[in-house]
Amino acid sequence: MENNTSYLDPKPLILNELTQAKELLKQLESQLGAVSPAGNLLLPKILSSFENSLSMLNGIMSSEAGNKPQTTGSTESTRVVIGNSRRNCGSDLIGNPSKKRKTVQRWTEQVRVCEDSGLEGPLDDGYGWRKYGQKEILGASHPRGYFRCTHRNTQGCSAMKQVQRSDEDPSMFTVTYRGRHTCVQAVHLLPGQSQKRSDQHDQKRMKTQGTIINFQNGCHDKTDKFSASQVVLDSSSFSFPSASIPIPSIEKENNNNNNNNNNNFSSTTPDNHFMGSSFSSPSTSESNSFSPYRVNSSFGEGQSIQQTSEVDLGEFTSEVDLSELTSAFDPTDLYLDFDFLDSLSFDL
DNA sequence: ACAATTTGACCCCA
DNA sequence: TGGGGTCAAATTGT
Repeated sequence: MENNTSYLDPKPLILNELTQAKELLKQLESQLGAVSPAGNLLLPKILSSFENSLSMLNGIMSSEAGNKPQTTGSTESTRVVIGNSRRNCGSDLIGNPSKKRKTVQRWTEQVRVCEDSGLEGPLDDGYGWRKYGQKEILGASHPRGYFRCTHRNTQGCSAMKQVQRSDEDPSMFTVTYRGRHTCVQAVHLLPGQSQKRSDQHDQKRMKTQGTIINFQNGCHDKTDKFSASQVVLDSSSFSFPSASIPIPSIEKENNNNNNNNNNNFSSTTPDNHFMGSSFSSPSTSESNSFSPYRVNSSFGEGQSIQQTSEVDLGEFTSEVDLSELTSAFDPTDLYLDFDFLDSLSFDL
């Protein structure tokens, strides 16, 4: 928190630049969009990305002004980060009869899903998840779902995730990942490779409109986080079942960095999962009040993802705007996005 | 029949 | 002590 604004705060400048870029895009849209189908398709997405990034930046700035913790400008995200503040001092839960919580890497994503798009849940991360619990959370109008890797028993994979629908924006889901995948399915996920894990996956495809990733640093001290570098990405694609958005490529890159306590994240920082070029939803499904887990077919408009992760001291947040989705997508978009991300990384 | 989900109870910890 | 996380039996789905 305090480590990001010790000198000149670049946020106002960033805000200004984003606003300017947004306006220019609007102009471009009006001129190019009229004659180019591609323009009609891409420009709204790009615009949406700018809007999202502006919104996030505003949220960050306002929250800083208010001296309250926040991660992405979303009201939901403030709860997200709570994460490892509590306990996590115990032994490994996996393989240990003790019910003490384990100290695991943890990061959160916020996923926006357009209700009328037919989607019921956040992005699929290509992993198989099995729901093991659901609980009403105090102060939240929607229950939180608890998932663990399908291969927990067979391969001892300790990856878990929690999914909760946002109170204020029902189309937004907060997904918190805990632990990394050690199962074969994770190993087989190649960088940038679309996860064709299952037949169901093929039907769960979507096109993202834009991606905004917020790389934030944090300290164990809850009051000492949110120095961050924010990256704005262009589009990427998803297909998802349950809420999870790992990025296989990143995951592999960081597999050997379990104890990575870097405070400055790059695009490859989030240790374990992070957005892949596409997501497919596994078997998880949510019941009644909150049905984010079972996702079918393609995405509709207005989907976005915000991600916040904590890796020991670090915290990572990103947002992916999935609005204006169309039936097809080009996986290469994602790579462009991340290259873009690398080049745009800056501290907030 | 097997796998996945639901859901109430239990446990841990701030 | 109570909220959050997990367990596990019952239920539901394939």
